[in-house]
Amino acid sequence: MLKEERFDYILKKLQTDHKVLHTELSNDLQVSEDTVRRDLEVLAQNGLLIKVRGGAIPHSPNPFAFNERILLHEDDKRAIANKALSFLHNGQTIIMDGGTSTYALVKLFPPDLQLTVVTPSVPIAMQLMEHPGVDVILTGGRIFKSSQVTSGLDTIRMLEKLRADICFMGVCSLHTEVGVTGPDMDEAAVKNVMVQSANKVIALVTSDKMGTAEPYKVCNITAMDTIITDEAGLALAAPYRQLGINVI
Amino acid sequence: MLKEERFDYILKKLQTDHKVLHTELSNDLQVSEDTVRRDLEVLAQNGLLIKVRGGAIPHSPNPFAFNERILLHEDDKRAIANKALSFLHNGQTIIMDGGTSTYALVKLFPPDLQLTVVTPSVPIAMQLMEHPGVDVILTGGRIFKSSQVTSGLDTIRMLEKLRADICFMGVCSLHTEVGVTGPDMDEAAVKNVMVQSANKVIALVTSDKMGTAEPYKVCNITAMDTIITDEAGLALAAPYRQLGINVI
DNA sequence: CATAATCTTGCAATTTCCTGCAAAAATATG
DNA sequence: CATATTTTTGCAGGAAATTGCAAGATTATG
Repeated sequence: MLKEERFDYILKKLQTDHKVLHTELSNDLQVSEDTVRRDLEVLAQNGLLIKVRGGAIPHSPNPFAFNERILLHEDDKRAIANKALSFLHNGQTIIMDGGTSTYALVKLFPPDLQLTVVTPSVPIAMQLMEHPGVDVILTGGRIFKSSQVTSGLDTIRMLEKLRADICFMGVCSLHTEVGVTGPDMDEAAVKNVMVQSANKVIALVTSDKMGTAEPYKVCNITAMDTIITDEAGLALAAPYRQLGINVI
Repeated sequence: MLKEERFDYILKKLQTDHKVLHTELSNDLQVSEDTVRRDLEVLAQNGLLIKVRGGAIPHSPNPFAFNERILLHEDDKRAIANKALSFLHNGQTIIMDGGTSTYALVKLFPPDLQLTVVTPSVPIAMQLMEHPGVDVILTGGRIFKSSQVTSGLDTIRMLEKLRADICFMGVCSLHTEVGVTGPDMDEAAVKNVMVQSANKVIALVTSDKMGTAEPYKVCNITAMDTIITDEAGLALAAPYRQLGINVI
């Protein structure tokens, strides 16, 4: 039995049953549960399913869908968001980029905070509508379903007119030489305008994104004033500090 | 039974019953009440429901009116939405105004429908993001928390550039002489532009709104091509028909 | 205020997960 | 063809998560 045959079987079963269990698969495929576990690991890394305790469930096309929001292990992100909170003060105007890290941040906004938040992210806008002290401005444009942000010329034009105190950027990839990069051209263009429209840019980034790069460039790494990450003590942070960037 | 399956079950039950009880869930899912309690705890932390003594209730995205209004006249709105569906065809560009009637309509979109929908409403955009065949364009601007729509100059400018096949308007008040009116100046201005940017205007309106008026004028009643209501047979509809408006 | 229901907390039993390791299989190399 | 290298697989243990239970605190209700 080839590994690929097992993959095939697992994905088919997932489609029909809407779940798979280690125990069942181990029995069906006549391999140990450890092998099943490793198979699911691979499939999960390729975004074909979601690992959960005891087995796996299908990957929903919507990253903010009910099931999945629960599964994003948000510990790191909550830690990052907590550090970011100290930068917020009443009366500021904030650009809040899309992404799960920034989403975690707005969820932690204290109830008495008074801000104006400009964002292209629909879930962030939705979340902040509940907050009595926050004025929400949504940038217009076509919605990217995968990341749930607006994008395009209209988005860019609204951001260009703006002068914000801080931009919180949910960065995709950081690299000391390549700079800030993302997987989509339009989104990268939008992020670029965000950086230019804010007095201070703070990147929220989990440590696994540091030192990586993607096809489309957002800006140079020196455009970042502060990088907030979960592993600021690592050697990983040193090169950024040498460039004069505050890494927390 | 995976934990995630329980989550799924709880959220589904919550959607249909508008409440869940520890005792019921414990029985349905064949786990102890403590486990149910812990499940509800997790779901509550992710903002998917509100824990209350004895069980949980759905999470209302904001303390203001929108989500409470969804439940108001639910049946009437679904009836109206069903009539509206017949106007939709693949390939059209639709302006979808905010409001609970239009929200009910997009919830009924058949899965194979192919449309471009332009809307100022955040909940409608959120809903349509899950629809594979619909391109969603969100108009930018400041968010009105009470009605969850964007408003202001940016919204108007994006709508002005547009030419849509149909505008579905969630009208606040209709009156044969005063015309279409609303309670807010900015929103009225936005609605006015919507009317001008569409070839055909269809008003979705519960019968209790007909013959009433509010402070700010949107447009003349003759700008409506069709009015869809729950009580089209009433004498209420006659004066509109005399003006050449199709009342269904 | 008394009673019953519900909630919180701590704990122990069970299951599942992760890590390192070694044997077996497959592949590459001389 | 023989040998070296890599990949895959199963196993053992300790770590971590899940679950149900019990005791005491809290809240609703007549």
